[in-house]
Amino acid sequence: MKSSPSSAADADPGPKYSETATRILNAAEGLFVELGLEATSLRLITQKAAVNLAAVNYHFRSKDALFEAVFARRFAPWARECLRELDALEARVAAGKAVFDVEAVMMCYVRPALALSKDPSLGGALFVRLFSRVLVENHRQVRETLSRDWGHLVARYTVALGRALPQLSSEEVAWRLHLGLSVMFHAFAGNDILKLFGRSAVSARDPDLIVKHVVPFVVAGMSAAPHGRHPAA
Amino acid sequence: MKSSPSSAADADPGPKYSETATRILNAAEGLFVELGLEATSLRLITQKAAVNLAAVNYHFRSKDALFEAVFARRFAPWARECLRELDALEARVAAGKAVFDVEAVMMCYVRPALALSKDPSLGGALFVRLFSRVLVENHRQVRETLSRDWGHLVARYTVALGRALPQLSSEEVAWRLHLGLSVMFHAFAGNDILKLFGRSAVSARDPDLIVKHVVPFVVAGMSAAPHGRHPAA
DNA sequence: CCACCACTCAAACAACTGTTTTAAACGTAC
DNA sequence: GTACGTTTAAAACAGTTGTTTGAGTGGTGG
Repeated sequence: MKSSPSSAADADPGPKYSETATRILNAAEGLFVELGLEATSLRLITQKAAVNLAAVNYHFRSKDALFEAVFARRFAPWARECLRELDALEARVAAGKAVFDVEAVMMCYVRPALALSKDPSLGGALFVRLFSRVLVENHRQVRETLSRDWGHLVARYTVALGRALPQLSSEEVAWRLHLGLSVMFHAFAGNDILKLFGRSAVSARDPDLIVKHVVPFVVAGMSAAPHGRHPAA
Repeated sequence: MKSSPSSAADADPGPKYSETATRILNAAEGLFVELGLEATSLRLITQKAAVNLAAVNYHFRSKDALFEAVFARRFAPWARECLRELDALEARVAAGKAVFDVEAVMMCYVRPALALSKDPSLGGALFVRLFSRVLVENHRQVRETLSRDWGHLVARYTVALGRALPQLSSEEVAWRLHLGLSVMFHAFAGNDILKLFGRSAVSARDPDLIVKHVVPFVVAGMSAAPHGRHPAA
């Protein structure tokens, strides 16, 4: 386990940040999530972090680079965790101790996301919402930076899901993964299409509750029969 | 049909806008979707609309009010369409010509969304993406303005879905609706969690293709057995 | 003591923001 | 023609934005 060569579990611990740089990152993280990239000024960040304005341009080059650093700090370890889960599942299957079913594959995504949401430092929960924002307002910088890592992750999930759903075409598998990941992502991010406007009975903030409701939904959706059951009206 | 009193199909055609006001609305719509609210300056809007800068503050009071107008112009007729679909389904059920199944209820949402996506003026497709943005970056103004109408819509869908899924508790129905609407919304908006970073086989821009893949997924997810099939590992 | 280092500080920079103002053009009714 | 309300034009408003500057801090090794 320790010496698996091509695994990503043991790689680069990421850059270490100084005391004030970390304070900037933490403050910026919360504000970026709350207000968005454009709406958060450097002065707001430095004020919340209790550091000097010029510090952000000293430690990070620019505001955009700061945003990238905020994102990368959380994304890298999370992606590693996802890959570790997939490796573990493959190992269990190879050992005959498990099979590739949809729920097993999806739990390789849910568990890291759940861990993020329960991160006691709250940084993880903020990151999920930040990622969700990045998804709809697509900043070129982040997209370029992370296309590699995220593309790799998606490829791994695709083959795993394809093995769990051998009756589906690869195009259909890609669609199912797309839909499933999207609903889980926004669920964990707390983007309540119901709650945002007008109140609803659903209080989607307890991570365990999210999992309990979202996993059956996603597993059933992914396992649905291929389209075209009846010609429709 | 024409004289149904409490239906929303026949209500308020909305404000009429002058020539230049319409040009401003159209230009702003595209830019708000592309860049977001904060990142779009009035000068960019007026330049794209080929009108004077002061025109936007003359026709609309402020930038925020403009945004609200942009949103409301598309939202109101779309919400009316959704209510009309629900009314029509209820009427067919009452006449014994149809039953409340999950697919029928969801099609009451899909058809208006599909119509938006196929709007030849492209404004509809832009609105779906705009709504998706509003959902994650939540602007208080829009939230306050639309909480009434959207809340009403959600309530209608909830009771309809509840009739289609009588075996589920009302809390579970709310969750299923939340998840289903969310995945459909982001699918129509083209928020490709797969495609955004790194390319994917899925080209999620053809509205009919979206429906073909997303409806079976959502119907299956909503119809899933209540959670707790097996104690899990 | 000095030089060097990573770092912080307050101040200033030019550019851009939403909004307002003032002046001019427009078509229409008297 | 002249007066009118409506719409547009360009300029100016005060405030904020990201970024840079240059002096100054405290600590470490020679």
